[in-house]
Amino acid sequence: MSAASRGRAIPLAIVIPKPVAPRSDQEPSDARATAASHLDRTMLSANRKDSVSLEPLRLDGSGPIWLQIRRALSQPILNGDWRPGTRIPAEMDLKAHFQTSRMTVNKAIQSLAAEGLLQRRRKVGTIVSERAQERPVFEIWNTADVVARSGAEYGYRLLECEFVRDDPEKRALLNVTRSTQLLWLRCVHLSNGRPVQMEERLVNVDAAPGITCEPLAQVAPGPWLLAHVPWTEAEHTISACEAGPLEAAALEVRLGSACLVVERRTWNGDVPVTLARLWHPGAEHRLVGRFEPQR
Amino acid sequence: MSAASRGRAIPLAIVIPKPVAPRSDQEPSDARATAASHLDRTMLSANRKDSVSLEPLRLDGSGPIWLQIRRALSQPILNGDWRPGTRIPAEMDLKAHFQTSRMTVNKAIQSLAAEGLLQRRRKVGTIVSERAQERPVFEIWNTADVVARSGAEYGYRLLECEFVRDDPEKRALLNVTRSTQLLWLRCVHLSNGRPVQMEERLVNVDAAPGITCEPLAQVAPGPWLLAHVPWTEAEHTISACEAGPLEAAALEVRLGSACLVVERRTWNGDVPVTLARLWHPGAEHRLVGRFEPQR
DNA sequence: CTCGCCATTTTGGCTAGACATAAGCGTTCC
DNA sequence: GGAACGCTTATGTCTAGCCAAAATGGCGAG
Repeated sequence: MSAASRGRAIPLAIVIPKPVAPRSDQEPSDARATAASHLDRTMLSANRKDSVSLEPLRLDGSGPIWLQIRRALSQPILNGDWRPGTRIPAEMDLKAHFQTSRMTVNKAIQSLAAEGLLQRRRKVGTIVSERAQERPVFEIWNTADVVARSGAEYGYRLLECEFVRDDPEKRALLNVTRSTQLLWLRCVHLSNGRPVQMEERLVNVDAAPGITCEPLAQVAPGPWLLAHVPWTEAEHTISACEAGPLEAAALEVRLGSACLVVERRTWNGDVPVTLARLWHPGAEHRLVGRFEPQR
Repeated sequence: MSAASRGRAIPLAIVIPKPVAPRSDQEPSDARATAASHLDRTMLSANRKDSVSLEPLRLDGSGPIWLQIRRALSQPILNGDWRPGTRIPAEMDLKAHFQTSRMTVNKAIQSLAAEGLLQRRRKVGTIVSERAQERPVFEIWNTADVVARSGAEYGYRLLECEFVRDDPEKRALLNVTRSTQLLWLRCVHLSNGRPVQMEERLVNVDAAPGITCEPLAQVAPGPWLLAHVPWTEAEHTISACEAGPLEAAALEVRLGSACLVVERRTWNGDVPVTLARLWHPGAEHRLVGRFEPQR
């Protein structure tokens, strides 16, 4: 994961319909189980013996110490080494391990807790929260990851890709005034072969030098951009639209059926980088977010 | 605003179509103006003389000092006394004013900055960010507020309201197993007389004692519940659905047209409080969120 | 007049403590 | 056996300072 791909808390996760073979040991049809806090609460006492070793935790030496600690802790959480319910080392242990002060460790942990990756309770400790992995806290929603997490096989197909220069309408969409070159493309993302997302995208070639249609035949534009282009700001807009002919064909849905459309604009400083319009078959796909009151 | 209505960062704001008479002095049709940072950046130097008085800032004596400071600061921001671009007092001034340490002030300001209400820059200071007011950071989205902020006149109409007891389907929706009494209702929210949201709601009467249909004829269920019932957890689900006969009639849209549906579940501890399904005319209404990478 | 440098201001980060609070857990005393 | 008590532990909050980094604004040299 590149540094540029880390983003601040988005308490919204896209949920994709269950794959053919769901994960085994799970209570079925308990609607309340979709909410985190109760499970976590019981887990706090149940699993408190699950501790982890401090050994592999290393600072990477770049940036403030508290952000380094934050990364060191978030890594095993996000890649699944620390299962939900796992108790992480106590502040005092981390302080000793990293040779820093407790306040610095505290800041790192608090920030992760604020984003919902961790849950803290006095005397008990800090545990990895349920669905910590489901939260795309650090990444800009990456469809491949979302599909993979749902247990399905990810697929990708580039439908159209071309450079455009003299298209005032598209330039206006990205709000680039000078006649900069733009890349325009359409692609679909598949889950077990079924289309789950159609992506229309406009890329400012000036901001993303080196982009061409060739690599995009293999790798989706999202990951490519994340790996090659830094960003400082993003904006998401969610709306409901009816599927036109193009969308209906790509998503294999009925013409005019309701679609959930996420529009994502990204900037690097003041220069627009890309505009992506992501179409999802309406009722099946949902965006879910959880939160608590500020005490 | 009751204490129970404060929620943690939801970087998503619902945007309602512009009212008939938009606010006066505003550049029209500048697409880039929909993104915050550029404007704020120029504003940082332009308006830095705009300082505010420390005088009215008071601690309310309840809870940790940093949360008291947080409230003291967020109040004038959210109610509009401090316009976007306003420079708030420096940490050292606040420290002196509140007779506390700089770290405590810092924690309060940092938490507000993390949620996007404030923007900080070294040497320059801390300013109220553009669209700080548009962000429903503290409140559960309250339609009346959203409409009012857009400059339109808010209206409300209760369509249906009744107590239900023996309806397994509705009980399953709220996931209440025992035969607790439920209140079921439908209502519409209007902006300048035009429907902007149809609300279907199920309330657990055990969790919201005293609720009846009478007050709800005047005051919308959202505000009523916020004022009378505490909550500890909420979940939002967003999807796109086609308008059925009921929705089409209430929203005055064509049958089958795409609607943006926000489903909100609320719990108080482990007991489900309410389930609201909020229908918006699809393409006009959007949910917008902005964020930055974690450095 | 312009350029570059430096002082000042404000936030960013960090430290090493302190006491408070919640909660688990064991002990003691009925 | 069970209730009450208190010890221990981990986090929550707070303090009073330190130096660093960024950016502004002014000053002085060319």
